[in-house]
Amino acid sequence: MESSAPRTARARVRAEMSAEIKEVARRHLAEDGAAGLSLRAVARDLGMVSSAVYRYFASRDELLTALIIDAFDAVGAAAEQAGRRTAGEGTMPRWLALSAAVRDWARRHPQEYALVYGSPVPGYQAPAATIDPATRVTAVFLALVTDGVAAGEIATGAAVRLPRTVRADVGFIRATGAPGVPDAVLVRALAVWTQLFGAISYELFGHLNNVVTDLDGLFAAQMRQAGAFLMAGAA
Amino acid sequence: MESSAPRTARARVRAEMSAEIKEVARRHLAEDGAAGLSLRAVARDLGMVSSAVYRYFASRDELLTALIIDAFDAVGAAAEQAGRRTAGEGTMPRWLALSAAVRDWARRHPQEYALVYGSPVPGYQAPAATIDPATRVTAVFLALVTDGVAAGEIATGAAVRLPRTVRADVGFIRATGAPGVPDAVLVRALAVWTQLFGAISYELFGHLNNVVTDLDGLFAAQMRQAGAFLMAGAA
DNA sequence: TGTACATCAGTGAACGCGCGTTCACTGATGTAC
DNA sequence: TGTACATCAGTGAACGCGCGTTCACTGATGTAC
Repeated sequence: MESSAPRTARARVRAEMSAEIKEVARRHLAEDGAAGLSLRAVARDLGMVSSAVYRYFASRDELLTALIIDAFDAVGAAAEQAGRRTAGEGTMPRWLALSAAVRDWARRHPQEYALVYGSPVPGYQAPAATIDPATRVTAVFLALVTDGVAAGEIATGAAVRLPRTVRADVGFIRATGAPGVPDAVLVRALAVWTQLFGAISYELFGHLNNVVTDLDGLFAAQMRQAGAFLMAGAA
Repeated sequence: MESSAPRTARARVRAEMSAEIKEVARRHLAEDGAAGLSLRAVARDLGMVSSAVYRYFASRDELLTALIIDAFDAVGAAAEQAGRRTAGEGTMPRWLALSAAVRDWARRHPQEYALVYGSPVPGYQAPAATIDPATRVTAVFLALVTDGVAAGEIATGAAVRLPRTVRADVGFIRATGAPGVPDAVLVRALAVWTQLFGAISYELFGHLNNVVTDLDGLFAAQMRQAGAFLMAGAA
């Protein structure tokens, strides 16, 4: 994070230009995907010469990184907003709001979703700076689960039999953002979470074409079911 | 599908050459991804001139299509083999074998998995010829569900409340490969199915790095849970 | 408030590269009689 | 079994293209005194 309020006029213009480059790059992403993202094409669209872009991003990969961070931040913000909107409510409405927010964002920005949750860009190594923004969405989910357990809304259910290694992994997740949530609930939570992204990817990447017509309805039904499963270990 | 046994020697050599091109292309895929797949690079690796490849594939996209079909066929074959191996058994062992087979294949061929279940290749429109091979995996799953219901192993559970449009979609799925399976079970089945691909993608695309260490153990636990949910509407 | 210097944004040309695809061709392999 | 012709695989050169990145430069904007 840089200081949010640029002092000088030059710095302000610079920030605006940076944003504009990313904006155009996002449009290109939407048409040609990450692998087809080209600094030259972006520069062309902005009416500048390609080398000028290097004043703002040191390389193509750095621009890509900026887009990835922005994408994670955007889903994260959407999730957090849904979280705030349903702050006082129960586990189910909170979960439905969160899952819908993630899906809506994904549908509105399919290539950005693909960028962060689809196949990795070949030859690109995500730097450490992308980790923090990536955890924002997950944090909203874990908070919801934690609250649900604390409020007694989420039933623990029968204890699950897990290998020691898996118990350790689950313990790590509990330690990072889900205090007091028992193993059984966390395993269900993980299932529900991967189901969410599985459902979105399945829909967005075209595997439901010619099979399902009411995508909204099916998604809603799936998420209601998933919420019930999360809460009670049953649907 | 072409005739499986090439008559003439020329046809045999041609088929071998075709296979060799795809083999090399698959290797390139594994390194550079679909967007980086280049006819020239493949030709170079085979010691031939780039234009010679056009004797076998009319364009880069046609080669990509062949790879996609092969990939779908490969997961399909792996799934069918798991299905045959567990043919007489119950729903749970069949499901565990199927899900493990799909995951194993995906881990052994990550770029091919990405090619068919990851982000779509920008600018590439999958032709109709890819649809049939794509349904093979799903067919194995639906057979398992159908058998489980017929054998009384899968409980229907409480009837679900679904919009008419979703009921129609579910009815279409039932008609194509799951005769006699009630709505409630089919909706659970869809959830379990998307969870499978969500879990594989999450793992393969790196979202569990630095979070989960025992990927095998977690996957197995998740799939046991998913199987129980499929069978009883609970875990 | 005015001047001298430093910083920075953007230019334009160039580097070396790889790509998909076409085309006229050579020579080997198959087919028909 | 042998010859004449058709088919086909692979060659090599060329087309036009776009890419990332570097570099010496011009001119405008900021900063220090």
